[in-house]
Amino acid sequence: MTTRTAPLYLSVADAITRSIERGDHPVGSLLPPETELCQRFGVSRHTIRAASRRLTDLGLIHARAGIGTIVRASSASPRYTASLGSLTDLLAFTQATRLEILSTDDIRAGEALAATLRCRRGQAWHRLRTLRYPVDEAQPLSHTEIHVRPAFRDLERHFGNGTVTIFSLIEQHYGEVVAEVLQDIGACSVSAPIARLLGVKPRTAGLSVHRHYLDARGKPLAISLNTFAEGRFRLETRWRLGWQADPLPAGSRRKRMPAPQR
Amino acid sequence: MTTRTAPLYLSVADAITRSIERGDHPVGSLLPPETELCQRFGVSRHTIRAASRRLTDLGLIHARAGIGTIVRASSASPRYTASLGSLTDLLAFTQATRLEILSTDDIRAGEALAATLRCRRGQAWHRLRTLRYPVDEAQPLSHTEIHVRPAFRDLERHFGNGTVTIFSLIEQHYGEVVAEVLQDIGACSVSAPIARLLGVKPRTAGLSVHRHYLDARGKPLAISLNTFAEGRFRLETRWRLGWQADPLPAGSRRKRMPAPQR
DNA sequence: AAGTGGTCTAGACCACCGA
DNA sequence: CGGTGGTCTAGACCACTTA
Repeated sequence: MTTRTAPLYLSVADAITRSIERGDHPVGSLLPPETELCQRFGVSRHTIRAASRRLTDLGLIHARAGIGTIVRASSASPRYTASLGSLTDLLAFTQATRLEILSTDDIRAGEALAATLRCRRGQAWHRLRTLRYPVDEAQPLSHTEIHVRPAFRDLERHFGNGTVTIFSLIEQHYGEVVAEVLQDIGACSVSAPIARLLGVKPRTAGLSVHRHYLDARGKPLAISLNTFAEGRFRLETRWRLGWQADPLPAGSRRKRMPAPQR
Repeated sequence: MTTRTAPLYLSVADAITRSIERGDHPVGSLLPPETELCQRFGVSRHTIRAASRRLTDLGLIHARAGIGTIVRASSASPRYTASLGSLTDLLAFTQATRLEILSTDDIRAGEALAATLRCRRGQAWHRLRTLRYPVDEAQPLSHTEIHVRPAFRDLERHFGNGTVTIFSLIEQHYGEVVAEVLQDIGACSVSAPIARLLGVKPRTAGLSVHRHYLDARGKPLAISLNTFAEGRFRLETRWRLGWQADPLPAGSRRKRMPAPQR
């Protein structure tokens, strides 16, 4: 246990945390100015700022120059988070794959498709029907129907025969960045036409994975509807306990992100 | 456009980042001591430490008192992370559910089960066969086979008739904390006995979700094997782009370079 | 014992915000 | 304008690791 005396700034952070939890500083209100906290705790401003940084990391407060320090939450609660090195990891392919385009067309979303894609009825999409194969295998891994913005229509010209993903092509050739991915997983029966393409019997069990690739404003860049045959694919996610803050909702100005420049 | 000059510590952080990316400091090697960096950049130690904190947040370095600052990665790459407020969110139940215990027994893992549970053959487990129902519905949501450590055998005594989860009972009554959850998803055909319990026809499509609940040392507390009938369940995950560091694996000591470069 | 990062003080100037 | 948090300096002591 805590035999060692904790650093001063942690004690201060703890005291402020308890003060917030007790309700002394309701959510939305301002914490006392740092100079006042210095006097109250009898420590230097540096120590107060170290404590403040900790509370910021915990998601309890949000300091803003010229305004003050706003209380964001009344208690620090543990969170489980999962992390991916890249979007390719989301696909969870243990080996390299290649994408084969079966056909492309321009469509407008009918009622059913609009519900699946979560868009308006009549929304225009450029659709690519594809099969994904493990490299060096004749048996496809999945049937994937990709819907992209009409503006990305000439995307397929950039498909090599290599191991590519849609989102990487969009990021490379259109300067868009995938800021968010919404993934939706369910079970499905593989329909007859898709079963034929996948080389399985109709009505066998399949994994249905929908992925919405969104830009920074939350607008969809591409939406893929994947169907995996039973046994050819498992999706693994590792959730770790931590105390990282919930990200601020988009639109609220965050600290300057100094241009990841790459 | 950037008329504004960036803060000093960010410039320093950028310079060190480029230096690492250039290969001046290979992964595993030590960065120069902070005092030396002060001289090199002509700034105070506080500024160096602010830069160092940024690189730590980006996952590039790992500073350890008495040792030095170890380079963890050669480039800051964006990461996609998903976050949960609680483990219950992992279950993604939009409504409250109740758990019905069908039977319990003590078993030892055979070959097949050991592979599924990722444990040794012959490993002892206490098994609970259960059905999960949405509150106020007669149709079960899923068939769930829960394997817990034999030490948790009298767990079922604590089951109320309420809306409980296994891990919350373990956390409450045995003082263990779920530090990590490994979730594995695939498609499956629903076997005849389970189909009967779920009220669907045998061999229809189902969603197979395995969850390993691990303690802080990575030892399994409980492992649940869930089978959801088609259409009764979808699992949604939202991944956001960020620059947070990959968490260090639990208990890992960073290895030293044979020839530490300095 | 020497050197590392971790903590802390006292003081200063700045950009930003609201009145 | 006055007050806020953001940044920066110069100096100090500590706990820790390695030898």
